[in-house]
Amino acid sequence: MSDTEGDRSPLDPMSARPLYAQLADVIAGKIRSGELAPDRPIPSENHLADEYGVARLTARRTAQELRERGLIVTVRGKGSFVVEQPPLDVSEESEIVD
Amino acid sequence: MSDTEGDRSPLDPMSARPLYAQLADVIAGKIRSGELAPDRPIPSENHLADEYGVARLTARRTAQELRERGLIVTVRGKGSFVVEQPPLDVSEESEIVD
Amino acid sequence: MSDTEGDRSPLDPMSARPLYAQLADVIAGKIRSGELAPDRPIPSENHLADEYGVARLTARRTAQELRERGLIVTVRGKGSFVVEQPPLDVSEESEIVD
Amino acid sequence: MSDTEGDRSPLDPMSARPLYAQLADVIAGKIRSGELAPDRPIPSENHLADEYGVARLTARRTAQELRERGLIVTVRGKGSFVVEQPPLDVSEESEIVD
DNA sequence: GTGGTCTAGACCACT
DNA sequence: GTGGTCTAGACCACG
Repeated sequence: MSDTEGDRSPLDPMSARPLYAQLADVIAGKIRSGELAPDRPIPSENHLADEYGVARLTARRTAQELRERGLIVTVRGKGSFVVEQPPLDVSEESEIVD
Repeated sequence: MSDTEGDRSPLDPMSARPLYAQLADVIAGKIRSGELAPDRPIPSENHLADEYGVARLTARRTAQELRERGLIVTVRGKGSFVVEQPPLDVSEESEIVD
Repeated sequence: MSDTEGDRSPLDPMSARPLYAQLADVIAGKIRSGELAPDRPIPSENHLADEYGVARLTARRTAQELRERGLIVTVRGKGSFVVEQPPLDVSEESEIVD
Repeated sequence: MSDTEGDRSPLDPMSARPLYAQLADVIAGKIRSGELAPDRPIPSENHLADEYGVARLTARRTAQELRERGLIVTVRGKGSFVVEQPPLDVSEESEIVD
């Protein structure tokens, strides 16, 4: 293939799937592939918004989606971090924002 | 009814032409006359519905009609915008929301 | 006290408790008191926003809060409805938006 | 002051007067001169930080200073606004966010 | 006419 | 410099 093609966004605004869900899929893929490693932060909400050309609220909604999937935990003022292992049970967590 | 009352709406509910098409004609006229300029937003669906006394769904159908005529493009969460130059042919358009 | 005092909103924008949580408390009180009965709709998001002088997004966040507390269920295009009885278990629900 | 260099910032980091107070003085001057009119918003915290080359927190502290001087009121999610008439006494104010 | 998604940008709390 | 809350207002999907 060429290295000059202009296709650069995995998000399709015309899709029936909401942008936040599409973006959550992208990040989830990077988590499962190991590109985003356990205990390491995912890009900040502002960074995601800039990088993928969405509003900050959409990036925030993406983080909410990933929390609900159990893939990240979010710490106020610090960031959102990849969880160690996809949890089977959430009865141990504490102080996780929602 | 009388023929002297102050009703001055350009829309005729009794016409065989659908209301959405009549309203699309009105907006199209304002676009071609320059009253609605290229790259500028047309009134919102709610605004059109209020201003012309039609249902929201009719205003929505009007926007769809104008998109199909190639006169506007619609951006989710932003509004509908007058295209730069009224196209002569619509057989080439793609990726316009519908 | 007098019967002429002008205090009319139970919400305090200066409080450290978020507006959406304060509003959720107000609605929850009306549910528990029976003012909002089981299987009956709570006021729409737009109505809540108008009545309590908050943005629609804040009213939406209130509904999310009430869903998380298990006090309402939300149906797209219909509204949000008071649940029959505060559930002890949520393993039976289906098609509840979030 | 000197003479020919292009540095034209009204703030002096070497001064014993805190930066936030210096910046508050600058904004207060614009309010009293009418450059910032009553009921109109002052520049956002981000804007002030960029324009005067200070940290976001310094801009925030500036706004707090101006609130304490009774020159602005701050509305969450909207901005900070110049008050109608600069008060001569601040011993009566209440319910101003801080 | 409801709730759902989205844009844009503000201030707030915390690290 | 992060995430959290909030305002304002747009279009979308559904009943």
